[in-house]
Amino acid sequence: MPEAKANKTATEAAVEAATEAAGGAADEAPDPTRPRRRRQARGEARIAQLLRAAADVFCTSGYTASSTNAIAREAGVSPGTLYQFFPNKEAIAVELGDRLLDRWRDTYGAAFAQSHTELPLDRMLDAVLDPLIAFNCENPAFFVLMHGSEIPGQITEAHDTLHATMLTRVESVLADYLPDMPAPQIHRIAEMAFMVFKAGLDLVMASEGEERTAYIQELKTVMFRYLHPLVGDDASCPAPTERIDTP
Amino acid sequence: MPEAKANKTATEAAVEAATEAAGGAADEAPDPTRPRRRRQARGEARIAQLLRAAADVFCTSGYTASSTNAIAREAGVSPGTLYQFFPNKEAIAVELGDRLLDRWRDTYGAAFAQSHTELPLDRMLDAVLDPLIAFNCENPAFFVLMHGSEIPGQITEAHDTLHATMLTRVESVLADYLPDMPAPQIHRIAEMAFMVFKAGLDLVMASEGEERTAYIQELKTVMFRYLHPLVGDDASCPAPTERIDTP
DNA sequence: GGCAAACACGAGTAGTCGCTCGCGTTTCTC
DNA sequence: GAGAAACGCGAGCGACTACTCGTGTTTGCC
Repeated sequence: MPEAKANKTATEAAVEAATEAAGGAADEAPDPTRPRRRRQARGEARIAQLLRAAADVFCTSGYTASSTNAIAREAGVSPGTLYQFFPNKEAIAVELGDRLLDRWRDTYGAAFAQSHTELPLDRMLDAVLDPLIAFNCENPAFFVLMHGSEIPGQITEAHDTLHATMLTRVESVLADYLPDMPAPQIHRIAEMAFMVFKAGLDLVMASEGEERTAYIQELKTVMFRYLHPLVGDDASCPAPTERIDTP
Repeated sequence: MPEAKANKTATEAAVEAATEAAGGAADEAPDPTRPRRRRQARGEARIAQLLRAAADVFCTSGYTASSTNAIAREAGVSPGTLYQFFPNKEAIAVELGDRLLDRWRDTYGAAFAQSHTELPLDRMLDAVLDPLIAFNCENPAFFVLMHGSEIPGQITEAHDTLHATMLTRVESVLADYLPDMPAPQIHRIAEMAFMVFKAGLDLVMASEGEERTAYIQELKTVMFRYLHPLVGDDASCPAPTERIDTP
């Protein structure tokens, strides 16, 4: 027990059970003293079902306002069944967050990998932003869990780590373009670009169809105009005026 | 009773009591059948005290996670005393929101009034944004109540109205500059500028001292670069490159 | 087939929250 | 000074929450 948390009885059990629920890589170091049986396929299906239900409920009500009973009801099972697979409410959010986070890391990893090749800024924004926007539109629960202010500590931690990782990535790209700029200012620019993206994403996710497309374009325009003066006046980058009129 | 809400018993009483708590303009149409006595100075002081406490607690915990008992404790009174002045928890947030909203309207009214004179864009941004930023820094509860996702219906309503009003204002300014641009696109630009401001404000409010100053500058830079291509290439507006290096 | 463990249920438990109520104190009005 | 109303208290109520437990069913393994 690395940390000494006094009174929370659930937390310890939560971690191992949630890890087990993940079912993935950490498979088994089968303790011979207790040769436990394997989770059945039915159980995995229930977990997926509960996680889908939780994503729905979290999206419509937020984390704190979502009751475990409501999640169970949405999944069509009893509260007892829910607690067969998750030790507590937080573990549900953590497991859901972890799974989404894994897929998110793949998404943005691929997006940023492309940007290494020296594309003009507008093409680079397309290459980077489009997959990230698509992911968030397909997984609205990700946005809720990552940017909600009412989220349990464990997810907040994971989000902070992720945020720092992505920020570092953006900072190093910026530092490539701007070797003379002091680090704190690069940090601020990266942070601001990030916040602007999130703000625009909010607008994108709140709209649909053609309007959504228009907001995506508008978000790219903001990012383009913000970053264009920073990445130099290469001929590879069109002048900002090209983006003024009808997109 | 203009609306017919069926089962919420508290709502009706809430409105009149909260209005009375406001104590302000709607003073009295003294029903002769029930010549009620006036609120004492002590009571007004308690209300202010409770509202200050509520602002504190809402800021640190958010609305839903703040218990009325916690607010009463923070104010140093008993729960019963709290309910002497507010019919329910929502009414506390509504009253607090209303008072902040009044002051906010003054603030942004004054800010936008100045902008009517045709300043260069960077000066106009200073004139408009500085007071708005200052207000939010001095009243963090305003940000929490207006942009929180877990807020009761009555405040959300008020916020939506405010949002629409400010948006219209921004749209009309933009329409002055861009008479040829279709209305839906002007709407999107205004909405995006608004969201960018909110995002930057988040960053500003999370920092302090010199860092805050730097983020304020960075926020203005984003807004400037976003809007500059839109307001024409007047000599009154400096080229965007002027803002690249050390601010 | 039989046994043990995973799965499933849902009424029930402890705790918290918004809010009330009875009663005592202070202040205003006459 | 007397009556009324505003003010103040805090134990406690009902509703709701996260979570449990005893019991019964399904499944995998020998």
